[in-house]
Amino acid sequence: MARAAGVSKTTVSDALNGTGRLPTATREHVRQVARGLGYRPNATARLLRSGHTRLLGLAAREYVETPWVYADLAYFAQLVTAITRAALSHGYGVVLLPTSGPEDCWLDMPLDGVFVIDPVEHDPMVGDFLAAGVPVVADRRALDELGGDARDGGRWVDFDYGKGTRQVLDHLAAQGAERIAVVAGATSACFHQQSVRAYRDWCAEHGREERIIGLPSPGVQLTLDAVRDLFAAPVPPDALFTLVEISAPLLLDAIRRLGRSVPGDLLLVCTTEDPAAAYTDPPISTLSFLPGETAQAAVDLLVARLEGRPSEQGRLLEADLQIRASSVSVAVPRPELAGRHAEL
Amino acid sequence: MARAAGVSKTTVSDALNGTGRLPTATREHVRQVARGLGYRPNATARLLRSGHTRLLGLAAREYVETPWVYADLAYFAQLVTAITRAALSHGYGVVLLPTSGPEDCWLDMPLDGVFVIDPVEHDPMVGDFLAAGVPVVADRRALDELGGDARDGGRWVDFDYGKGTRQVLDHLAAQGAERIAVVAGATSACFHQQSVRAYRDWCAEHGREERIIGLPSPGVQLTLDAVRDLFAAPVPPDALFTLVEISAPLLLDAIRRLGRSVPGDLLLVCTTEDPAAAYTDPPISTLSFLPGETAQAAVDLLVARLEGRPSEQGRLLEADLQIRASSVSVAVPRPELAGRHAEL
DNA sequence: AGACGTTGAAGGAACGATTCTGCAATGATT
DNA sequence: AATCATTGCAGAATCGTTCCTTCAACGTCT
Repeated sequence: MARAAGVSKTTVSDALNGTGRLPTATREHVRQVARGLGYRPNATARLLRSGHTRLLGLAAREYVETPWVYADLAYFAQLVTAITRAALSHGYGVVLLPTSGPEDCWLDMPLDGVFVIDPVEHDPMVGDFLAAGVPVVADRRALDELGGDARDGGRWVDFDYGKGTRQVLDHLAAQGAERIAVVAGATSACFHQQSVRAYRDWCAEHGREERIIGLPSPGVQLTLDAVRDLFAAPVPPDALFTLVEISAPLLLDAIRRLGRSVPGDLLLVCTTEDPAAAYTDPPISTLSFLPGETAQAAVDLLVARLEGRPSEQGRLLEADLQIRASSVSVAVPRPELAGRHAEL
Repeated sequence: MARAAGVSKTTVSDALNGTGRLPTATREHVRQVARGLGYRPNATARLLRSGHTRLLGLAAREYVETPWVYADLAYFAQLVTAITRAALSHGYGVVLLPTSGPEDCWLDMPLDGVFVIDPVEHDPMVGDFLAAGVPVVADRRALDELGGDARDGGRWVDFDYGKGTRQVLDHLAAQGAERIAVVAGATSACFHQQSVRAYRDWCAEHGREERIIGLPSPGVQLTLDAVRDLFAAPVPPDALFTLVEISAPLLLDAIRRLGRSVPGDLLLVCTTEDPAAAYTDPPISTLSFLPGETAQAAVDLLVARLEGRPSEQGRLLEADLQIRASSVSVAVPRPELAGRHAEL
């Protein structure tokens, strides 16, 4: 390239990057030749020189053994999308990371920083990256588990999961529910652990019986089976709160097939990011963990850290409970809610 | 690091990589020191040296103006997941690429190869990468649009979309449908264009009236509106084939609310990857474009190209039509189909 | 004892850019 | 006319590896 333009590589670099003291004529000439040759400076070489890659890793850890399950879960899919979008807007690319594989294999990727979504307990990935000096955004627990030694690079984004759960339970209780059942995930993710604990505590406080089913992995059949089991009890629940993602319209339909009407016989709240929940009849109340806002916070925190700008150590977000007709007791009808979308 | 172990950098490199002629003692000593220091060879530097990055780009182009919509569409989410998984199993990482932004910005990423999913017409991305010598997997049309000049790096994975559509239409006709309506996407993606063309041709061949609604963008409300419009006709359709993703259970419910029973009044086939479709009552017939197989083929082709192994230029796949009760005429009952899953 | 193969490890040249330093040529100033 | 700042560009160092070459030390064989 330098030879082709009859100049030194210094001049080529200066011309293309707008640096140095070059007369416009030379600059243009070099650019012309570069265009003609289809020349592009080698990306890897400039990375080495510049010291950073503008690449951010992303790993969803919840079901570590199954590599990359996130597709089945609208929450993960939306989170990945939102993180990608936010990162790109800051000029960073996103690399999808392996969650298993040869020890430390993730450290061989040229990353400036990493997002670890739903880390497992004592997640080695978080520690590895931090030890290697790569800034990480994870949840607060994952950072706290580490010694204070190399935590400087850690930032966290968290929800008060317990609060979200209590909010739902209080709402259902206010609507007259007495036997609130829960379908939860049975993994070490903060979300599941805190939610289940909150449910247990709430039941204890309110003198309610626990009705809980823990699913070790997601899946339509498993979830539907769990729901059926719940209704097989001698005295079935009068409210259901799902903490695992499932197609909300399908769940509604399945409940009907079990002979219960919603919200007449059963109040229903689903944790889901599926927009379809708002369009059923009755529309389904949802608890959302706002993947968009989570992503924005995570990216802001990580990018600020990378670019040396000051920022908080972490951000605590609030889950969003959308109350719709499915969890509003027919004894206390609220027409303005019950009707929304239900006519299609 | 070399100083810390009291050896030269050559020895460090050899010890850590298992190359060179080193006695086990030295090798172990160096490794020990490296472990102690938490030393890891710089990823970027080895990339530069080795000449490849083991990083593959991935861009979903269908709705180019909206960056990274794929989350809403189960197909894209599953495809991205499957590609990531397959790539990782070959030792490649996946980078999510921007679809818009400063011209050529994607060329500044250190990629060995690229997947372009649903390229738009005359997609500049495909041409840019190929011109830069970066192998690409896209669909066949995107490659054919380019001159034969720099197409060596191009590989394709395609479906015979027309065939899938005809298969569905033939099936519906065989079940007695006479007025088959279609909800399709209105973009330049091969999938939509070929499917719509096939529908038109089929209607012409069979002397049927076209009933088609084209949606320029995805979205629950838009899709439901389209369905309602279809039924507002004086003589409503007796079969519906959706080519855009929508929550299948929700659609089924919405149709019922419009006063039609499935499959009694209306036969229904949905193009979707949502597993929930199999669990409704009646279970919904689906046309799947097999994201798992597509991903496997794409990754195989690209990796073979990158590693200099011989391979075909492309792979043609077949869509998978799962016939379930929703599209089986009640006049010709097939109990073994109608019952599947329907009891939950 | 000298020639020779083997082993162990160091030295240095890539990889392909960026960037610091330096040196002619030019023009302005005294 | 001599001095000096400025301009325009080339040379070389650098980033942190890998890999090719070299070379000393050592033991073995003739």
